Amino acid sequence: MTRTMRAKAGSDAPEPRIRARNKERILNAAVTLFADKSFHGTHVKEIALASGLPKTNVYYYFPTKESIYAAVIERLIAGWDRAFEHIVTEREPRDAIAAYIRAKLEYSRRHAAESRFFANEILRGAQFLERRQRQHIRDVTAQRAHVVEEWIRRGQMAPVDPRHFFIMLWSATQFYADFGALAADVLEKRRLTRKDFDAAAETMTRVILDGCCTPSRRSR
Amino acid sequence: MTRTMRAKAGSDAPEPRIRARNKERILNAAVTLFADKSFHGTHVKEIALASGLPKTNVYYYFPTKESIYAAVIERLIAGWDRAFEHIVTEREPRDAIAAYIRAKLEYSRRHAAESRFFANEILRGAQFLERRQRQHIRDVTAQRAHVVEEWIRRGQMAPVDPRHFFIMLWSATQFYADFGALAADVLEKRRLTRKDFDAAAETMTRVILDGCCTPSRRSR
DNA sequence: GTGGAACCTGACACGGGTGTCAGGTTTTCC
DNA sequence: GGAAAACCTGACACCCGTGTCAGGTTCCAC
Repeated sequence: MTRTMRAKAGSDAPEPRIRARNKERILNAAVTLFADKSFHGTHVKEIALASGLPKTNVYYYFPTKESIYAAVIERLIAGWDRAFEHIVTEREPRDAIAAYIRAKLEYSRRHAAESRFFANEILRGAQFLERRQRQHIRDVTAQRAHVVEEWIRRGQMAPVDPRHFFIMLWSATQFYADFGALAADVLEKRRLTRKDFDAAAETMTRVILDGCCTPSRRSR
Repeated sequence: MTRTMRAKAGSDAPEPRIRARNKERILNAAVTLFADKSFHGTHVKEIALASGLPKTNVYYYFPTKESIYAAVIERLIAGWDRAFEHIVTEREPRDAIAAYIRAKLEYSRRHAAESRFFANEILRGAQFLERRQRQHIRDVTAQRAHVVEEWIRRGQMAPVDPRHFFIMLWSATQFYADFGALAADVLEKRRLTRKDFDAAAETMTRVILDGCCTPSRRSR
């Protein structure tokens, strides 16, 4: 108990090295396992094995399996914001959105486990996401939605619902990491390569940008 | 053992009524539970409870929990084809794709549990999908990809990779059913209504169709 | 209405997963 | 270099989920 308080209260004192290193190891192992086999399909013994620590040692740092899961989520939420950095009024929508697509795809390619973990949590109805975490997601999205609205107001973009538009971007970019098994099947590949991700970016950019960023046309 | 053979061998004799009814109940209960809580998170006892049958009775029809899971998959795969029915060379791409989006969204709205179950299976790397089932998905997709290629050849559609294009359509339409929790959060709603699905269809159709179905433009 | 197949069920064996505990070892800081 | 805190660990208790079994009931065809 005392150690937990110490670690959490540490507004000035940094987290002890060993502690930080081991928690890091555990979390890294856990995110992959949870992504592959879900919460109930993953056993603490496996997490321990994958992080090179005895099971009891894992319990020294985390009181329950659930607390490991929660810690993984906490770490991921922090990354949510970064994806949106490109969406700013100063940029042209075409450039900004293209950059967003590339960045998002690249991120989910390189952090496939994290991506799948998160997707799975949402799929389950976001049961573990805390109220404040959901609020955070809402806030960040709303903020960027205003940017899109501004673009539309200025006539730089076709009038689409910004939230649905974001959802569309998110789903398309997530897909290749989350549903890699299916995507590979459909593309008749054994595994997805960097080239496949590039082709995906190309298709997406073409379809989405040419679809909503040419204000002069109103073909419907 | 004999009963299983009887039921499977029945090329002429139909499956006995009680058997058919009970298996149906079990499968219906199972798909929702598996979707909500994953394979390992779902207990046979719960499936039994949800289908109004004692647990032992469930085991009378299915030898293992895994066999229930496999049966659910088998039932779902059959539905894969139907979504693609709209994609035929005879139609104009614009109409066909719009119809596909509407049909797919409507289906995932009404069968959210099935949809989430399937998404989760893919997320896990499609570990339970049999070889022939994966082959089936590949075949059906390849067939419809040819339709798109034909449209492109005729100049009715912008030159995009048909498989990536399908993936984009699939991910966008799936999203609202699979990630309903997040979508509702982002849209600041408690639950997604029919109207939200309509708005989603509107946004998607607008972005995708105006993006790739106007052959005269080549703005890049 | 009777025999056999199909159907149903409570009780229970068994394995394995979570989390504990008591007692060790290492690190850290004076 | 010595004490206290942090760190580590094997053994084990306990629960609960899967799947079995033996014996009962209902259905159906003749």
